[in-house]
Amino acid sequence: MDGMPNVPAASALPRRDQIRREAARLFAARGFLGVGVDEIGKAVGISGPGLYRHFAGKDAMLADLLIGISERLLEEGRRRAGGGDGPTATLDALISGHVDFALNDRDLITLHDRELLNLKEEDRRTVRRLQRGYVELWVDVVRQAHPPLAAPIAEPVARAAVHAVFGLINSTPHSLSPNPAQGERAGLQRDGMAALLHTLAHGAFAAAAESVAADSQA
Amino acid sequence: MDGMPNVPAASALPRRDQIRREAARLFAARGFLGVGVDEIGKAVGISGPGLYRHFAGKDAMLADLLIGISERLLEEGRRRAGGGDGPTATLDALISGHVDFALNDRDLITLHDRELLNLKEEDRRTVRRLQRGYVELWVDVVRQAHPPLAAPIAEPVARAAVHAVFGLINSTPHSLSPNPAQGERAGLQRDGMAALLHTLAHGAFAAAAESVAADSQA
DNA sequence: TCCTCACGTTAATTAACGTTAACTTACGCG
DNA sequence: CGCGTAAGTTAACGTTAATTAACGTGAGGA
Repeated sequence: MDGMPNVPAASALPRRDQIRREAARLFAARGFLGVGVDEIGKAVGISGPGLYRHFAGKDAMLADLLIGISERLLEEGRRRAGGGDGPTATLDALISGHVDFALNDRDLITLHDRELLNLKEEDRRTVRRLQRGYVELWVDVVRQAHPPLAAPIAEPVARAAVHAVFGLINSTPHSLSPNPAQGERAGLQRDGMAALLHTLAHGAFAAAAESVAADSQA
Repeated sequence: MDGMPNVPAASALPRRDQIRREAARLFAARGFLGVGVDEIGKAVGISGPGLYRHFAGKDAMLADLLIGISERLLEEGRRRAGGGDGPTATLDALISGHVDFALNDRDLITLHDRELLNLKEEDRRTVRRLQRGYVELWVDVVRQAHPPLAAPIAEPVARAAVHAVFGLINSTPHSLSPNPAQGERAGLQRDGMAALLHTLAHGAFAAAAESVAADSQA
């Protein structure tokens, strides 16, 4: 055993990845419980129970998607936080990274905070642990970049602000036009939206810091 | 007919309202499709099909909740927008109103942008029409309060910023501790959270306006 | 050549769920 | 008193959905 002659590792992933992509799209469009396995199968060209050769079940597909996005967010966040630049540049990098996720993996970002309920207890704990680590990363960087938030008293404020900014950035699925194929009608183009989200996030953090600074003067 | 002798109007509503509240709680906790009618029935002390004396079906309950919250948001928004104060004060009032909704009717705010899919076409159109009106209201006020956003070119920016700020404010369900019963552990208290969300929203809009103003200088 | 194993297929199983039917009970009112 | 109706109850129906069983096929490697 262990000769792995078959399945050249370049053909095992595609089908699994194809299922991942279509499942994410369908779950985001109609909800985990609103999509049947037959439908997912049809979207990838096989039918129904054939999916069970690639995933242990429907639950396992959702778990794979949510754990995957959570891991990638945390990993990329850590990579950007370790850049050695100043706190302001680091926060910029974190924001850009999260905005990229929100714009590139819209379906997954949607699922990420919408379908957590439908995970089995163990998987939910895993996702929450990853999310918690990601939030901690942000809280640390935000407090370094905005000194007034570094006060011990301001920790809950920084944490709540981080959650709120996630909500802000993750709102893109609701406001970005679904298919900017050819027209200029409706909404911003991708880069404009990225720049705007970046600006809004920064403005929100700055306002929180100012507000805390003003309070501590009183 | 028409004498309405029975059902003194003070006992017909409570049961219906009780169903509304419990259904909202359960739908928010486990999703519309994840909750069975028996469960809703048990939560209000009757069992299963008894609900059909008060609502035409499970769909009708969700529709009632979503249309209700959308109407109340729009109505209250219009009330606050018509206050006759300056644009800045009006925007403040809109923000405060939405923050109050997010903090007081957490379940409904959650459902509002999570369960739209599970409405029948007609109800979905109704909710979307109300939502659109609410967004328009905000966009107008934001552009008056922040002159750089009043430029025709900046309209999509203002609209996207409004959506993003909704995402920001509506993120509270994720970050507010579920039951601030007695302890001071974890998170901000209600008023602190309200003040913070207000500050963050304002900072985001201000940053958007500044950014647009700087762009038009170039 | 033949064995094996990855990858599918269709049919069967089982459970859950929304809804309807049939029947009961309490009560306001002519 | 006796009727009608609001508000429940339990049992039954029909559908749908996830999962499993049983079976087929085609490509490598010994």
